[in-house]
Parts: sequence; structure tokens; C-alpha cells
Amino acid sequence: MARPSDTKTRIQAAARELFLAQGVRNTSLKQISDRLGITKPALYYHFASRDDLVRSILQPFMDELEAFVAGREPTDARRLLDDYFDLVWRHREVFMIILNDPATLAALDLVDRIWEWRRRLAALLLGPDPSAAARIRATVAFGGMSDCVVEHRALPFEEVKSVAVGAALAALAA
Amino acid sequence: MARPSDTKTRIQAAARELFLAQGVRNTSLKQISDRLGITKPALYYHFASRDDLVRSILQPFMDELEAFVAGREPTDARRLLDDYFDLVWRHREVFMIILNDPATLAALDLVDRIWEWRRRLAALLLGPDPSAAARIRATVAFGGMSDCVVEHRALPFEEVKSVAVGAALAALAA
DNA sequence: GTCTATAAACCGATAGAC
DNA sequence: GTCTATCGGTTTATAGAC
Repeated sequence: MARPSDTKTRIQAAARELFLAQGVRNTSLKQISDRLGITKPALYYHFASRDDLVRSILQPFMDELEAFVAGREPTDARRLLDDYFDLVWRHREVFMIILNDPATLAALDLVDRIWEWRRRLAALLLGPDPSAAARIRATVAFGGMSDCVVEHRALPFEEVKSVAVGAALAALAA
Repeated sequence: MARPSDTKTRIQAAARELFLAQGVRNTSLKQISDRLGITKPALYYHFASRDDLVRSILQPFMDELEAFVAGREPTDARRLLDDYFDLVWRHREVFMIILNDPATLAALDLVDRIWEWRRRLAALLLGPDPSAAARIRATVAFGGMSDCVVEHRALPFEEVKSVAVGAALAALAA
């Protein structure tokens, strides 16, 4: 009844857990299949390759981030930081996976997209051609908020968000 | 003339370069030996194992960070952030290697030490038993500064330091 | 100190039966 | 959809000659 391949979802869930716990590159297909009680070749019925499986897990976050920096005109800083925090918090599992294995992302040719996002986020916040000092403060703001999502993920969303966004705004205005 | 095993140092230099460029886990001993024009087994004369080589590269930074959080009484925030920035900037190559491959560090059982350092840094800054809000602001400050070392490493040290420390102080006081 | 040769294990991926 | 069996490649690490 409308669940033709529950297995595919279970593979992604197991993979996400292992990627989060021990990194993408340090996780083998055998570890994933073992956790589900199936064999390694069975994975290949659901995914064309290992990279295909990895991508399928990262894709939703990547797509939303792409839409975030694309469909948005410059607005006030608080609104931008608020919305960015929401996005990263909502995808914090995948965000941590990316943060914990950037080398793997480079192998998937995603490193350019990430740099492009950083640049466009800064442009939304600072306008075109910002000063070096402004870019440094933006790094403290975005980087500091991102670290909060990871380090304080066990605390209530609202508390972390309001304090982190407030601190980031103060850093921007320093 | 007092350089009985220059090779050992050259191995570490080649390994550090490759670790920085493509991650620890994605670098094989063969790649390292190829770059030096020697063979892979030759490495084992100088290092007991691959992990031993990796550790020898990370050790100086780890030791200095250990001393930093150990031999220091609570002082004013600016001084603490200044000295922390200096330390991370001085070891920014190794710092980036760690940042770019945390999963490998976990395999080396170094993850607990890193968490312990974070806790003690926060304690030096905030005193014992700080509020959740204070800890969140400290994360923005330390995390934001750390990201600056990585992202703006091509800019002049003095400029990055003064702006980043200023922004971190503002985040703390938000 | 460095070499050749090789062991032993693991990896991603495919073939083909059921 | 899942299995067994296996291929081809890579890795860390060791043995032993020089």
C-alpha cells in the first residue's frame, strides 16, 4: 500500500546514522548492509553506486540551500540570519555530516557549490564588493551560528536560535 | 652535521601537505612516499605505523593547546581571545587538517580531548557553571574566530586578528 | 636506510541463480 | 529483491636482501 520500496528508505536511514557517527569516508557499504541484515549487493538494486547513495542523502539540504541563496532579495540582517539558522537547524544532521567529512564532498565535486553559497550569503548581507573587515565579521557571524547548531543541538531550538542570532548580529555590528 | 635523519622530517612535511590538500583519510602512504621519491616500506623505518605518522604531525598543536588550557588562570576576555587566536593562527595548517577530517581524529581517540578543551576554554572565559546563554555566546565567539583563521588565512595576520577578536568580544557581550 | 616482493584484508562493483 | 560467488583494485604492513 503505497510503500513499494521501504527498503530504500531504510538504507538511507542506516547510512545517515553511520555517516553521522563515523564519517562518510570511514563507512563502507558492508557496514550499512550489515546493520540492515541484508547483503552488500542488495544495495545496488536500490542505488546505482556508493556515490549515488551519498548524494541522495545530501541532496535535500543542498537543494534547499540553493533555493535559499537564489530566491531572495537583500533584506535586513536579522531576517537573513534568522532564516539561515532555521534552515541549518532543520538539516542539522546532514549539515554535521558535511562538516565532518569535507574531503568526501570535494570528491563529489560539491566544494565549488559550497564556496559559491558562502559568497552569495555574504553578498546578501553586505552588498557587492564588501571590505575585508566586513567579510571577517560576516565569517564570525555565520561560522559562529553554524557551530551553535552543532554544539548545542541538544538544547531547545528557540533558546539556541535567539541567543545565537543575537550574538551574530552583535559580531556584525562590532 | 647534526642532521642524522632529515628523511623523517621530509616525510612529515610531505604528509602535512597532502593531508591539507586532500584530507588525512584520502591520503595513502604510497602517495607520500611517491612524492619523496622513496618506496612505501621505507616509511616504516621512520614510523611504526600510519597512525604514528599522523599523530606525530598533530602532536605539537595538541600539546600546545593542552598547555594553553592547563597553565592559565582566569583573566580578562580580550587577553584570552587574543592568545587563543595567536595559537590557532600559528598552527593553522594542522588546525585545518583536523577541521577537514574530524572523523579520522575520532578514530585516533582524540575526540574526547577536543571536547575537554572546549569545556575548559569556556570555563576560563565564563567561570564554572555558566548559563546556557553564556555558553552559546562563547560558541559564537570561539567558533567564529576559528573559522576566520581558515577562511581568511590569505589576509594579513594583524588585520584578521583585530577584526575577528573584536567581533568575538561583541558576540560575548550581546 | 632503502629496496623488492608479498601477505592479508578490505573496498566498490558485477554476474548470474533464485 | 535478495542471494552467493567473485573480479579487480587498493590499502596497511611485514620479511628479508642489500
